[in-house]
Amino acid sequence: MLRITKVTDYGIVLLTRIAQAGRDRPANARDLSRVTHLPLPMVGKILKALARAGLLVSHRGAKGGYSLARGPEAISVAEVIGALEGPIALTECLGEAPSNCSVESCCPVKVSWKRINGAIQRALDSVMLSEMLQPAFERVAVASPDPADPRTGLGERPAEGPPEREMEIIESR
Amino acid sequence: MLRITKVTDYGIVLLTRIAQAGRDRPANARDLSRVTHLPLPMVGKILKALARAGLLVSHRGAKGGYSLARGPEAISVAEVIGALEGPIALTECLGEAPSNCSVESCCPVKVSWKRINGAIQRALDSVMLSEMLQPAFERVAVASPDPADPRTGLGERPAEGPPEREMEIIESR
DNA sequence: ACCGGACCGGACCGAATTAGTCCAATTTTT
DNA sequence: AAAAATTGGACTAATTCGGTCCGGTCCGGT
Repeated sequence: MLRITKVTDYGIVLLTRIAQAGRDRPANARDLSRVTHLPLPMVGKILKALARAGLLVSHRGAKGGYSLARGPEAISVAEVIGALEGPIALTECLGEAPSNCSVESCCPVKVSWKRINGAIQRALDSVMLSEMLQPAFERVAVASPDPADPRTGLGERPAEGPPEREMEIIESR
Repeated sequence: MLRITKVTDYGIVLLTRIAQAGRDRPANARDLSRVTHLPLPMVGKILKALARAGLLVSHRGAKGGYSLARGPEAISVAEVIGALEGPIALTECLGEAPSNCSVESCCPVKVSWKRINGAIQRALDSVMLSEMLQPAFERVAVASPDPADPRTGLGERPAEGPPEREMEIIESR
């Protein structure tokens, strides 16, 4: 398991569609529902949540719709998850709620979870929406900036766009 | 959100306790329940599952109990998660079940999720139970590079310290 | 000024998952 | 033989998830 909710999954799909549509043309819920084959009420619900979280801006009235609040390279997957299902917290005691874990006071593993959680948070934070658009070529996995590391994929990437950031899971020190 | 289940959380705690007890002395469910303050039936259920998955070996009868099937440095957090809540699959379509996602055939983001999922999998795979025991440890996790994953060589991160093949996810403070 | 398209903010419900419990059977030690 | 301990499965309650619906508000076009 360890899965994200369907709402979040749908949310990413919707955001990629909106990004493809372009910044100037807001996309409305009905069209998005048609193109993604997702039920309209669901689409509306998700878009509302994303707008409330500040990832989308809404344009009301006729010819209205939603458009990205920022460029797709400035929206991380972690933000989307955070907007649609709350902050990333692998265990209950890592959340912000009071956490009534009976073991917490003497819990031997909380600190470890905290670090793992931070690592995943950073990983998800470094994957941008723009990287979800072009499925074939983005490098998502992690690697250290080792110059001796043989790189294999340079040739297959489309020439457009600046080289994106690697998904860095961590920082070393 | 993005959380693991409580069962998994408890499972890790129990495993660390068993590991601390040592290999030769099996720990029984009652004692574990007492020391962890977790309800006994829950403890039994979790230990059963872990034994079925091959992470624990059970010794029946009086003076019985459970002990680790392998050393704590050979059991990864990912394995525990896999044993208690199934394989790590961020989205439904990444699991092994048939996945009735209506969008799958034309889903633009599945391949991206797949890579993110792989990265998290590797990260969790590299955190060993032995590392959960001690509050301070040097390296918490690394994600090894995926050879099938195309990447560019431009890590924009200022690589201080000796560049390693593996990336350090976290480290001790 | 009106009307229709589109978003807004909820409440709401059924279904699936999760959390937790219990009991009878089996096995091993004493 | 008896006691101690695990095994396996069924079972229930609570929470969350997925999905829907409605009245209201705002905006653009006629």
